[in-house]
Amino acid sequence: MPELPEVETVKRGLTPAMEGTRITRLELRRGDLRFPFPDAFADRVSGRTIVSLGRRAKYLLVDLDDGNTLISHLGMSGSFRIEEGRIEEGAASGVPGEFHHARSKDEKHDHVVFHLQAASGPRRVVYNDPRRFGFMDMVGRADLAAHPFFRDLGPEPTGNELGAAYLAERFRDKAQPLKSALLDQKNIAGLGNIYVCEALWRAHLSPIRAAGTLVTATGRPKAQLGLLVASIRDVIADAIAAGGSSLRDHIQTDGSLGYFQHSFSVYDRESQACRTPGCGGTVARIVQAGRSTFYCATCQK
DNA sequence: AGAATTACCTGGCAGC
DNA sequence: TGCTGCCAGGTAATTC
Repeated sequence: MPELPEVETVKRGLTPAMEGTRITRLELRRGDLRFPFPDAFADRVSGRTIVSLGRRAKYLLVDLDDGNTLISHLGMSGSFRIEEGRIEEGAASGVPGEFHHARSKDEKHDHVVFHLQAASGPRRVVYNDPRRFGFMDMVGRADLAAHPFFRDLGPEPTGNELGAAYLAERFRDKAQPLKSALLDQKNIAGLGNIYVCEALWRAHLSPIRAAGTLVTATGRPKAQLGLLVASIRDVIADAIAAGGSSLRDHIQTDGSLGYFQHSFSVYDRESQACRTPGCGGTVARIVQAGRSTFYCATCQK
């Protein structure tokens, strides 16, 4: 499921295929994803040139040459696919310059198609989303930070803004479990169920533990909070690195960019041995706020 | 106000 | 075999 590292990987994979190209047409194959598309979406995007791609939290950002930014969220099943067009040679069926590409099996969930004009010829970037939890919107670049999706987002886990002192301020006196506090995008942007479990495991902290217990009575971060921050940074950096290394293979096979399987230390490892050296515990699965949490009660306190 | 719960959606899989 | 029902998860809306 796309969390921050997966979205970052998608951004990096799409950048060479999209940046600098002209969107000859934005094709919407239905009126909505999770939410309706913005008014006149296709008309406003068609004809524009893509200036650059970016990311904030789990949102993919496509900067257009008219000052607008197209916002795309992959939900949990969204993915992009790159299809290079070919000009059919010497065939009556082929209109010169027209896009020809083998149809994919799963095309009933191809909801949005970016028809691009690249230097090498026609190209399509196809957004596929079986569960339609994803959504798209568009906003002027200057208004991006004030957009409801972004207004309340906390800092990126990869940036300098996230530190023990910052989290101490956010967690102070909070009885909320660490799992919920880390999942809250207002505290840190971009963490999802998987990487919260992984970060807590790395920091040897229990997901059930109250967030406020990592802060001293005077509001200063305890050492464990510093370890948690380091664990979050590390797990995200490692996942991005793993995504980058799998990116090449991923595009080569079928052009898709999206959710790919990493190897996890605790997530989805119920009843299996804890991987903390010398721990000897067993990974448990509990439900918090309606979501699965995986952790080791032996080494996570 | 802030926290917890539910809705949204469909593919995949366990169980009968 | 074919059906039912449940589970996955990010965010918004709703409820507490």
